[in-house]
Amino acid sequence: MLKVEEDIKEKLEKIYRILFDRYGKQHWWPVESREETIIGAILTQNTNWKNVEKALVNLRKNNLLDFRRLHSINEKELASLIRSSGYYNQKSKKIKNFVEFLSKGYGLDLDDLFRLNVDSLRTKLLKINGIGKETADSIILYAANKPIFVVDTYTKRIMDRIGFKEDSYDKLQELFMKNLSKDVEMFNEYHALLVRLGKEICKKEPLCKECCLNRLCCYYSDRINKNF
DNA sequence: TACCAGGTCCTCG
DNA sequence: CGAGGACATGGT
Repeated sequence: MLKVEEDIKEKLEKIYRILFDRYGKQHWWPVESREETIIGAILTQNTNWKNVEKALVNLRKNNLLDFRRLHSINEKELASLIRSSGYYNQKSKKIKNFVEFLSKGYGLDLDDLFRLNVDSLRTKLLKINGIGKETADSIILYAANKPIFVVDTYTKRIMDRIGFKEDSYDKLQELFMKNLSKDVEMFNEYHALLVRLGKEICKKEPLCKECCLNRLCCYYSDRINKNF
């Protein structure tokens, strides 16, 4: 392997190690079922998880964390139950789209769908209107338990600042997938740790002095050099 | 009050 | 393609 690639691999592993040592296990995606994970993945699009939880409570109360039941409820009624998660009309439609897809191709059976390999599963999910790359990847990693690296705005911002400036979702994802072992648990934890860091430290206005990654971050070095 | 949060789709150039 | 707008609530 080329030396440069070796460096990338080491750096990505180092970042993970430092984050894990600093924050520990994150207990990411605190839900009970694959159904809930999938619905949560849609509901959390550009939305605070707290708002999503309220919606999930509503759905659970109505036994609607179940695709068979979701299939029979009407879109308007579903929208009213997930109101707290924002964009509720769109999200209601998106959930129905997923359920419709699952019904048509797989008789509402997740096991059937998840038998596909990662690539074909991703391709199929992306054809559903309302399921974009991050949502598809979240479903694959957190519901299907298959190894894929989830990229989100935190991931982009953090990696951008550290010095891995990839210009697209797929390239950034490739960076992780090519250089790390395809380990579901680790991908899960890595993503969760990046989100933790993004929320608490690497915000729009970053708190670089408190950041456990600042010694290996380009953005931080630049600021130091400018005598910030 | 204004801004932000675990995106995606559509439209236009 | 890529930028820009629409979608919407709840918390600070």
